[in-house]
Amino acid sequence: MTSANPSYPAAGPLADLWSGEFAPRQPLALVVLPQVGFALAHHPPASPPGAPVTLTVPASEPGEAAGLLAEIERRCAPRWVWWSAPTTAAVPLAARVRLGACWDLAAVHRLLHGGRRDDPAAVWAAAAGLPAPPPPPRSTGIARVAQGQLGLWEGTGDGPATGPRRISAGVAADDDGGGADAGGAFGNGPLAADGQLDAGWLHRAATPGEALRRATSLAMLALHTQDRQQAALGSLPDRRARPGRITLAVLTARAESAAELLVRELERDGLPVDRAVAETLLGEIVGPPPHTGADELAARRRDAPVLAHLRGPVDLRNPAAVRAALRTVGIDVPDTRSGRLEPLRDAHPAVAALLTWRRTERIATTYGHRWLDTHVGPDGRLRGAWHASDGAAGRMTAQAGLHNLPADLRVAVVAEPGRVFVRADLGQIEPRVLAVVSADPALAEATRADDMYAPVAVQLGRDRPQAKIAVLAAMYGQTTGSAGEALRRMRRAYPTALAYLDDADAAGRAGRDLRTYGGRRIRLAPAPRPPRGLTDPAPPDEASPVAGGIPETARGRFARNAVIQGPAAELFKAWAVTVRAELPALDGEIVLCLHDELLLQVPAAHADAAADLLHRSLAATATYWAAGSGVRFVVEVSILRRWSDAVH
DNA sequence: TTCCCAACGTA
DNA sequence: CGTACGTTGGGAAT
Repeated sequence: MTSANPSYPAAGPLADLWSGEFAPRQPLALVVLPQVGFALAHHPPASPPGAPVTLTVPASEPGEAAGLLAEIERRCAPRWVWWSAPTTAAVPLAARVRLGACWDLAAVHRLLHGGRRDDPAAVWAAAAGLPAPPPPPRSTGIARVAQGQLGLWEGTGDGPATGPRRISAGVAADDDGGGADAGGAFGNGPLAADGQLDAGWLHRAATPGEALRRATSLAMLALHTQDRQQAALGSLPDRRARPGRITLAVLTARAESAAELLVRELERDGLPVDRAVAETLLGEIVGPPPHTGADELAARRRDAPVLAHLRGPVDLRNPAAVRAALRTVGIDVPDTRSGRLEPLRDAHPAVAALLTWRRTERIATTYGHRWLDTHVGPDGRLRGAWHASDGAAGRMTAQAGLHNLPADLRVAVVAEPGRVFVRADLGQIEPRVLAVVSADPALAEATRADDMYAPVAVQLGRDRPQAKIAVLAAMYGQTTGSAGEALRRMRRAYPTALAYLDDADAAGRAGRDLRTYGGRRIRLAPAPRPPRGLTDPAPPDEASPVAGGIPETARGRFARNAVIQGPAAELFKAWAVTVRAELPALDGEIVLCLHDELLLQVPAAHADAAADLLHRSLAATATYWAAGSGVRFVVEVSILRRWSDAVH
């Protein structure tokens, strides 16, 4: 706790907050102005509708702000509502203050509406039923953050950064008074005449005090936006719905919001890597780290064994040149991929030499000494940027090689002294997810087995490998006809599951948008062009990833995959954030998320408790996520000193 | 400088 | 069987 003033909570503005009115997990909107303070808005159950209560809390030191937020977290346990985690949660994250439950308006907006854009103006417009506003101008660095996001205020107190600017019909009043508008009682300060959110309004405040007052308007607007998002999610179809049961889409929104916090923690804390082990390993594979230009040239001598088998100088890094060179020695291939060349390994010594060279070169260029220096900090943590929901299906993504680290390098991922890894891997998550989302009773029955391909094989009258291929062919759309008969039997044995997949396929071909089981919108229709501002050079490409020249069959496979991969990602994240919530009690942390695998680091003494937590969390998550489906999920948990000890 | 491709790593 | 994503070097387009 870094709060400088222990007497503060007893009096002052926050005293109202813990006077007994605040129910746990009640929404509490937060807008943070670093170096200034923060603004809060909440809606006491007793107060009349549309009359939120706001507070401003001055705190010039980030540590003081973080301490106060920690105190609110401890005493009120709210559901924090913010426009976006990267900006708003930066202060508590830097102070290692853990906030539990949140509602990330940007993340929920992407869930509800798809697409990539999630700046406050776009989020508000969608929640208010307004047309999408013109995209913020493209810029870079700090300017980009300040333009697109609320919660950063960089004013110095000696005047507005840009002069006060009237927008539209001059309704961007600086006070909180004003007439009715699309939003209701929160005042029209940040809203223009057309109801759109003016994202620059906060930053144009003349003084820190004025900025803090404006922040309360944005906190009220956040609260209102949350309300609308929750209503929209609550009205989505939910097969599990029962009176009094929260709909899955709302639960997904909560999990996706928490996942945004989780990835900020992953970025902050990184993955433990033993640098000495990594350097030794790299030395064996690619040689010593290059310190000089001469060393770089020496590295190119790795080419020699391959070139010895070919005529003349060949640029091995240029696939076209490699293909041409191979043709001169009698190897004629349409491309030079390893899968293509592997069968020809013995046809000419150049092929084997090339394949060996490729493997080494991959390590040297992508995961070599430079990668180590760039991404592993002095504290032995590998750090990269994360997205909590990315791409078509809303999977987590990570940079710096965190998601595509070659298996050979995993020996260098070593738990720190006194601590161990606890690794958990969801088994056969995709076919199990298919059983849930399609509500196929026969497939659900198969999930009762630890290895569900075994009962499927019995059902199909085929062996296990054939059964597995049939399931995968159904889920992802086969193009080569090797699974024909097995697939026909699959269709007869599991008609409900196959119909679900066929529907998705048809939607993909027709360009109809889909929703995942958890409510995420998958854009398949060509996006309408956003209104173009007069000065905007070109709007960023917001077209759906599968629009345009991609053939129908590919769009069908894409959609087929998205309705499985998407819900699998939603289940995974719901599980992960449940684990996260309980880990502080064990002094543990999540250090890696890998689509169906969680890697924890915990004190050795708590390893068994962490393993138990992973099992219990999955059971708890599946209970609501797969309610009524009869589908069983399985997780394999192991306790390890190094990641490579994992059984695969 | 920006964008696309080929190739290959992970799930 | 297929899908997803990140990273690299090379080359073409700008």
